[in-house]
Amino acid sequence: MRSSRHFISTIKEVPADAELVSHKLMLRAGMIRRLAAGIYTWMPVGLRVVRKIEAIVREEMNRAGATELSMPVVQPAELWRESGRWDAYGPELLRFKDRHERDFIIQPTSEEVITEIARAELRSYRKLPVHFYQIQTKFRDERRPRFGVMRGREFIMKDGYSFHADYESLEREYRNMYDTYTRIFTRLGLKFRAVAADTGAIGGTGSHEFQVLADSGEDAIAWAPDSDYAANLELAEAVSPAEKRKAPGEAMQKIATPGKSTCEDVAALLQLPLQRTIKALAVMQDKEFVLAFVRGDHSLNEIKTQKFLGTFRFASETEIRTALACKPGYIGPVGAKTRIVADRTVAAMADFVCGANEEGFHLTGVNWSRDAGEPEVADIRNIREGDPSPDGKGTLKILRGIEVGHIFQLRTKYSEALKATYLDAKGRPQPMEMGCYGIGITRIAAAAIEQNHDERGIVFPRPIAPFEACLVPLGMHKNAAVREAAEKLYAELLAAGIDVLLEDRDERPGVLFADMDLLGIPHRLVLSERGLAAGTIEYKGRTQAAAENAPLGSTLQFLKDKFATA
RNA sequence: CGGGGUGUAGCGCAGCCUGGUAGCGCGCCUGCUUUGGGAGCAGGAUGUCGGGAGUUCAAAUCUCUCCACCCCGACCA
Repeated sequence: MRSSRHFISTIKEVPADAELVSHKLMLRAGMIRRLAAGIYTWMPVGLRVVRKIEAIVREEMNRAGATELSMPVVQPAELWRESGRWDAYGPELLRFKDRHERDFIIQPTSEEVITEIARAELRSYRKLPVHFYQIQTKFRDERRPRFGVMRGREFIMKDGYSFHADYESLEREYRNMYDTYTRIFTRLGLKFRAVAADTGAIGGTGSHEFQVLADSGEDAIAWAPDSDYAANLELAEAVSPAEKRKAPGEAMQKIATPGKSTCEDVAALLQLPLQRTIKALAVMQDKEFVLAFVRGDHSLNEIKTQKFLGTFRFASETEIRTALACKPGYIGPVGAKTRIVADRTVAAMADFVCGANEEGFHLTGVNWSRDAGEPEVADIRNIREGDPSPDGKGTLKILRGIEVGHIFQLRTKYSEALKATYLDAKGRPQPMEMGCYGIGITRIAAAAIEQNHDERGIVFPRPIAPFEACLVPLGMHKNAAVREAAEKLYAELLAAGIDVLLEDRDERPGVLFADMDLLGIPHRLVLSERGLAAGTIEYKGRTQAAAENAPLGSTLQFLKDKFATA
């Protein structure tokens, strides 16, 4: 490809609303242009990246035995009513009517359609298992699209669905996909972790997320360097402290703490470590007021709390005053005639500090049982770096990640709702076991940049770079010898199957270098009059500090050797 | 949806408080020079000041309203 023909459109300044580095760089590199909130045009350079990601995903999915098909983006409402998701999905589901006033949706995923296919086509156990997948445009009307294509409303996803006669078969395919995803993200050249995940709204029994590691990632991952434990923070278990609760050692005392409504303030005032305080979270579960406690330096995990309590919301100030006759900031378990839930760590504490349920006062030397009864105990806090690993091997570290893949064991949720049954060997109808497997294609492009960039621009891994190499001839529009040598080498590289960009724009060298760096092209060759005279060509890897010279005659082999190491 | 903010040239912004000839940088066009890290000089083009209504002799500026977008909060690839 010649840059003069490929529409390279880089810019120095970016719209002020771009937050993430990847968003800024994608705009600057001319990969994407925004059309509306969360909706982007993929410009030629960006589309090349997307296509390369798709190709790798497709190749590995096919290798793993899955079959590609393509389902409609526009789907009739009836199917969605049948599965219950017409009502359950909420405003994220984009709905509209056709000219006959019939309801339609734009697919956010395709469980309904694929299950429709399955129930029509997979009538016998002899046809199972099957794994269908597609690479398709999705639309989710996000409450808040942001970060460019990282969290767009329209995006491209690989979604796969597998159908099985029994659970053993589903488990086998699930492991197959776990391995396939691992291969895909390895081939894409990304640093990632597979982590145990919550099954969330989609339901089912087993689930793993594939997270691309990046400091700006929205998800937190707990992982144990000493073992293979890795889980999304929302799921990671905070184990009970090794030490049992000590016997009370202090008498309970009421201390005036005017104006000190946070654990930090109270600990500072009393000159006690924050770990001696406990923090009260007032929540409403249905109509019931519940007090939840975590240690002063810990934070509440809402997912775990929801699993224990059921759906809840934080109580309003009015509700807190009604239940405890006290303003928030001074509430505690002592004397509270409400349901009380303590985190495992809190339950093992003795002689702690908490609110006195009286404005301007806290209590010290408080002990469960003696002063405040025995609380219900549950794991309701977020783990922190340094906490023991749930598998007992070493301690946990926290990493940040971007979710780019997710695999689920759906079991029979959709097959039962949509009556997708097959006939077993005895001729009896059975619901199919299902798995589903997603990869965010366009999000990978953003995540790769988020993980790999420097002050000059993008640093693409070679498998997904818009071009794997570029050839920059200096002064080719003035110097016939340089031009001829460049054209000859360009043709040679193309013939050898190298995806090379010939930088043939009539621009100053500085402009060309800056653009090639910004676009993140991993390998750069520079052909100049000087080098031509000496019989050399200059090479520089994108992350290399200084350039090096190579003999002009063996450029192809030299480049191939560089590919082999990067 | 709730809370905060912004809409002025293709992009980034100033001007608005205190009403009176619409500006700066980048980019774009022309010419000359320059040519190994986003060039220099000279000249040039480009605006329904987000839309509508109102106040006023006069509105980018004040008021109302609608729209769009962005940022902070309750789970997604």
